[in-house]
Order: sequence, then C-alpha cells, then structure tokens
Amino acid sequence: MASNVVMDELLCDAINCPPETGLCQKFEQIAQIHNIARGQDAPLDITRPVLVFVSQGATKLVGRASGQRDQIVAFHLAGDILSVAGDALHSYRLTALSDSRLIVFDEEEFLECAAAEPAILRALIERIETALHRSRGKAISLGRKSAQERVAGFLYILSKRMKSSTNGKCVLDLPMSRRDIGDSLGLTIETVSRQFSELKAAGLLETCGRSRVLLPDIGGLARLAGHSNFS
Amino acid sequence: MASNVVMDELLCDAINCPPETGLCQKFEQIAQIHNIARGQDAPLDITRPVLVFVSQGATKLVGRASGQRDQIVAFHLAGDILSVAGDALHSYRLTALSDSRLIVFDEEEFLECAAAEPAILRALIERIETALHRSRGKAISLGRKSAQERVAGFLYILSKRMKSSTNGKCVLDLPMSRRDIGDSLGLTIETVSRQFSELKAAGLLETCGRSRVLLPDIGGLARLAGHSNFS
DNA sequence: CGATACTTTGACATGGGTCAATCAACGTGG
DNA sequence: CCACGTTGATTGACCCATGTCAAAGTATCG
Repeated sequence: MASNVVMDELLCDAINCPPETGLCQKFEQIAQIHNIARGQDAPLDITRPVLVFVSQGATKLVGRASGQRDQIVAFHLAGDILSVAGDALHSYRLTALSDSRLIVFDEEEFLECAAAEPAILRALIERIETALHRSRGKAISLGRKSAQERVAGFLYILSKRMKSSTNGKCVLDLPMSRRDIGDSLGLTIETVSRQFSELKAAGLLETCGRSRVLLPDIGGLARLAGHSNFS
Repeated sequence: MASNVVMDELLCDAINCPPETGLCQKFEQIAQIHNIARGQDAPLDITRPVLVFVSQGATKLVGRASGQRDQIVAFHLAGDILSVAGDALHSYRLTALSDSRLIVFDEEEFLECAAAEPAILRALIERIETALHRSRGKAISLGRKSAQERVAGFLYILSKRMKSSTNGKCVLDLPMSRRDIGDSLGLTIETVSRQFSELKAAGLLETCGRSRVLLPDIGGLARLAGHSNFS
C-alpha cells in the first residue's frame, strides 16, 4: 500500500530498482512526497544536496542572479530525476509548471540506501549525465546562438522530448509561458514573441491559443537551430 | 610499475579507489593514456561515452555550433574527471591549454569495473554533479549577466579554483588566452579586453604580461559578479 | 460578459559585436 | 643580447540585434 503511494512504478523504473527486493521499502522510509500546485515552488531544503524525482507534472529549475534576473537552468518533465544543491553564488528553486508530484530524497541517504545496488547507482549516473549534457547544450545556445536559433532549437528539442512528432510534423502543448521560454533561452518575452511571429511567417510554426503549437516542419526548425551537424 | 605509470595517485584519490585492492590493475587494462601538447585536441572517440581524467595540465571542453562558433563548455584542471559523450546537435572536442596528460576510459567499461565498489561510483557521481552544478552556474551567467559581471565572475571563480588567494588578494597565471576566456563567457576577445581595462581602472585587476594577473580585491570582484548573495 | 493576465506589436535605446588600426609580448635567428 | 617578425592584446569608430518602454490586442476564467 504505502509502497504504491510512494514508490510508483515510474520511479522504480527510472532508478532501475527491482521491485522484488525489499529496496523500495527502504527508499520509502527516506522519501518525501510533495504535491505542488502549478506555479508553486517545491519547499526544498538544499543546505544538503537532494535528489528529486518528478513523478507527475512538469517543473522548471530556476537560478537567480542578483537583481531579480531569473535563468531557467532546465525543464524537468515527468520521469526525470534531478540533483539540486545549494550554491554560494546563485540561488535556485524548483517550480511547478503544472500540478506536479515530486519525490524528494536527501542525496546522502539515497546513496546510502543504494550502495548495495550498483544498478541503481549506474542508472543515477546516467540520469545526471543526461542533465549535464543538456546543460552543456544550453551553454552553447546561450553563449553563441542568435535569438532565432535559440527559439528554433528550443522547439526542436522540446518536440523530441515530448515525443509527439510524426514524420516531420508535430503538435505540442507547451507547459510553459512565453516568460518561461525567455527565461530559459536568456531572452525577453518580447524577443521570444517576435521570433514566434517570424517562424509563423516562415511557415515553421502555427499557434492555437497560448499553449498549443503546431510544428509542420521539424527538419526546417533543426536547420534554423544552428546545430553544427546541419551545415 | 605499470600501476605507477597508468593509475597515478591523483586518480586513485579522485575516484576513491583503494590501492590495496587489485582494482587499480583492472582499471589499468582498460585505461588509455594520452599525452597532449598545448593546443592539441585529445583524440577521443565519442561514438560511445568516455570518462576522462585530467592527470596533468589544463584542458578546455569546446562545443561548436554551426559556422565555426565555439563555446567553451568547461575548463578542466589537473585532478578533474569529466564525462564526454557525442551529441546529435553539436560537436565537442577536448583541447589541451597546456601540455597535459589524460587518462581515458570507455565509460561502459569503467562502470563495469567499478560495479563492485560503491565508493568509486559515489565518487564519480560527486564529480559529475560538480560538473553539472558548474554548468548550471555558467548557464545563469551566459543567459542573464552583463559582460562585466561575466568577466568579474570568471576571475572570481578561477581564483577560488586555483586556490592561490590569500586574504582577499591573489596572483594567477591564466592558462587560457583572451580568446578562450571569450569563448567561455560567450563574448568576443575585444569585449573581454575592454572589461579587463575597466577592471584595471577600478583597481580590481593588474596584469603582468599576457597571462599573469593580480587580483587585489577578490571581494570586490564578487560584488561585481552579480551573484545573488551579494545584493 | 467583464476582469485580468498574458501576448503581440511598435518605437526607440543600448550593450556588445564587427572591422580596422595600433600596440605589446614573446620567440627566433643573427 | 638585441633586432625583428609573428602572434595576441588593446583601443577606437561604427552598427546591429536585442533589450526597454509603452500601447494595443486576445486568451482564459470567474
């Protein structure tokens, strides 16, 4: 019972935790569940590093520079695991884009629990590396790409992550606002909006309401995105 | 003998590998050593993910967008471990800033070897998380900070990493060129140079030759760097 | 159906890029 | 050890992409 409540199938799958061992129960004891309403911050205590598993919903990890300047460091969708730690230089918070369910572990305790299971540690390494590789890609975009390339790349990558594409076309329900997109791409909402308009004019994007988006030509987006393998 | 050649003390320490077990010898068998001259790329085959240990020297991990635009994704100094994987979107290369010695593992093989040693896996997790956290900080800088803040933050962070600071003052020998600094901060060499000049005028920086740098007031740099905890 | 928040569009300002010229560091050969 | 050449750094003038400020438009929700 408790096992079903805390350690959902998705998490067991994510960390490669064989349900038949008693391990899930050990993890249950150290897990904290948070149900976060859309727009609310997860009440994380990151004086110590934590591992967060996004069981349902979608979240943004936001870093803040001085002067209220926010930079979204990553989006994390259902099924993702992320590591969050405090930082002397910037403050971080994890905010729900839609109603979300998070399973939070003190990282130290989690690793203690998982020590006997190399498979779990390896799954975790893989997840953190995925986060690292995405972050590197973001650094390239933020450091060296134009607004148009960033927006096209954003849509392209999101279409891949949300796996809703079929032979070059794709419909998405963006869980994030224009502000979020801007905060993720290091742009203002106005610039994001203008780039959306240009993509519409180029026939690479149609919108329907605020959040629904139709991408008729994913390949075209990739070409605009300034990926080194496309020119 | 071979053990001393391949698995140096630094690496054993880095991955928390107890020298008394026979483990080091197993790692030796799968390790590849590369001595890279200043300015040369490591001949990494990243069709599969690799782990690289920087045994001596200093390196830059460079990502490339289309059109020859380089973004340095991270600097890695002696003692660092990094994970590098290919990417459909951007190409990456690891280049030596000074003559360097790298110990390279196929990541899969490394993890296979380390499976029985949770301590090694944990050490690896810690290192990768460090890389992730640095990369997040870089994303905040690239996305939301001014040229002056980026340059000040760069010097501040480097002074911490190279541990050459004494009560607010610090002398550094920068292993990287102005171009490298620009490629790391998402700026041009000219902008980096102008910011250096402004910092000199503000009494926060003195230079001596191309690479030697004196930072008389680290706290002042931190204040300029736009870190959220300093205003 | 009206209120409110979000988005789009426009006019203008500006930080940092680009291009070009000068200057300084460093290595090399005499 | 010095003159010279090469490469990298600095400075200046100008320009453009994106930020800023303001207004109008439009989803969405009670």
